[in-house]
This record gives sequence, structure tokens and C-alpha cells, in this order.
Amino acid sequence: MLQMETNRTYSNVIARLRASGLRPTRQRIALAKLLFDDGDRHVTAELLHAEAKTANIRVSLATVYNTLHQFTEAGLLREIVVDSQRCYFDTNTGEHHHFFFEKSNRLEDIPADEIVVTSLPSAPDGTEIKSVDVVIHLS
Amino acid sequence: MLQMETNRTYSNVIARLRASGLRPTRQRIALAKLLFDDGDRHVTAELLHAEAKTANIRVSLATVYNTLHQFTEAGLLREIVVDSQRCYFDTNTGEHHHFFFEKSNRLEDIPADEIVVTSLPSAPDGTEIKSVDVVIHLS
DNA sequence: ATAGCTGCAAATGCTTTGCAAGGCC
DNA sequence: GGCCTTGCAAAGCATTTGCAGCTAT
Repeated sequence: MLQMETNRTYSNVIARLRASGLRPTRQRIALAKLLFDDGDRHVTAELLHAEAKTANIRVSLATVYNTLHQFTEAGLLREIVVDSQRCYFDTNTGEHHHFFFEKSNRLEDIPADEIVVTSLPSAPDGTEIKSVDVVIHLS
Repeated sequence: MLQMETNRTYSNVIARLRASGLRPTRQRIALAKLLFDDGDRHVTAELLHAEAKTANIRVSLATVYNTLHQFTEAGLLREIVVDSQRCYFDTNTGEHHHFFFEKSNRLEDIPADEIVVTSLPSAPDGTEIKSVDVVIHLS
């Protein structure tokens, strides 16, 4: 059962990578599994690298960075900016917002329907709204 | 007239520094004038340092960083996080939100009344909402 | 075979820090 | 004078890059 689940997501992962034009290499597959097998997650490069090491996947930190950015460009991840010292990547690419726990440097999703932003200003002149990010800082 | 204005803000600046428990040193006074004399501004350390140089104020980059943080702690500035590579400081400490122009790495204020956030989720367990930051990314 | 990946280590860029010299009260 | 501030240069960190070797197709 667990094995079946693993195989299913393994194939999914490869399919997703191919669909994004990314070669399904050993490292990308392993990182994608860590990222996407467990529901919505928020990771930093450092954290994901540590997880890979724990899972006996040998991958360099540079490759983790490269992979996270490639996944983000491919639309598999979303980058969240809450802290000027660290990059966070969110496996939930849908519309939603975030709690940021300043004490623990941790992010948590807020479902889109729990925050309603009414009366948005329109985008200035020749610009276009790319995203509306709401971060609730908690102390 | 312009001179009077300058003197007035000069005194204001010294008073504000004293009120915040900061010694009004030459560098702090000069930086405070650059920051607070021209209405609401968004600066990075690098930018402020360049402005100081242009204005013939000799101040080291390290001092600019230290000063920006001291001002922030004193409540004279607010730190805005929009880019994981750079710290932005906003002279407008009141409630409001931001446009971020990704092409030019520039911030612009959105008055508080132009964005209405209804139905905020409540803060989890033992936490407290410190701030609700809305950033509209423009491309 | 070959174009694309990966690993390592070095480089980069922003920010902080240590310490001696200088300036405000 | 005493203590806080400053400047400089060096250190610190997260992230990126260059390049030789490896791998998926």
C-alpha cells in the first residue's frame, strides 16, 4: 500500500517534470518527491538540503538552489518573500496567503477564502498586477 | 524662506532624535534630513549612502546600515520586505500598503483606504498579529 | 553522441561586526 | 572625561556561478 503510493507519486513526479520541460534526473525526482508527496509545504533551500541528506539523497546545496528556481520558473513552486535573509518556496501555487511566525521563522498557509481583499487599487500606467500577497506577521 | 524651512526641519530632526534616545550626531542628523525632509520615501541602505555622498555628507555604509536599524527600532522608520535580496525602509510608519515594481525594484505607497481587507483570520493559539502587510507585485 | 545536469569550490552581494579613533554631553 | 558613535576593513551568510565530469535520451 505504502509502496503503491510511492510508485504512483514517483510516476507523477516524472510526468510533472517532463511536462515542465525538465529532465527527470535523480536529484530532481528526489527533491520533487520530498516537496510534493506530503501536501503543502514551505521550505528553504537549506531545509530541503538537510531533508535530502537525512533521506540519504546526495545532492549539493547548489543543485538544491538551482532546482528550486527551475521548479519555480516551471510553475511547480511559488516563491514567498517574508524575510529579507531567506527565500521560502511554497508547494501550494494556488491563490492563498500566509501567516509568518517571527519567533520560529515559520510560514503557514491561510486559505484564500479566509482573507477577502476588497477594493484593490488599479495598477499604475503601463503595469500589470502579477500577484497580491498578504502576509500576517505574528509575534 | 527655504532657509527657514531648512532650519525648522533641522531642529525637528534633532528633537526627534533626542525624543528617541538617539544622540544627534552629524551623521544621524544628515541622514534623518535626507529621509524625512521630502515626504514619504522608500530607501535601501545603498541608495541612502549614495545620496549622502552626492550631498557631500561623508558617512560609511556601515553607519548607514546601523542608523537605518536604529531609526527602525525607534519607530521612525518601518522595514518593508518585498525582495529577499534587499532591505527597504519606509519613512511612512502609518498603516498602508505597497506596490512593488519588479522591473525597477521600486516601492510605492498605497494609502490604507485603497485596500480593504475584510474577514481576517484570527491569530493562532498563543500568537498576536503584529502587522498585516499587503504587497501588490507589478510586472 | 550530445545536450543538459550536477558537484564542488570559488565568487558575489548584502549586511554585520570588531576595534581603534573621534565626537557629543 | 566618559561613553556613545563612527569608520574601516574584515567577517558572515545566503545565494550564484564557472567549469570539469557525469547522465538521460
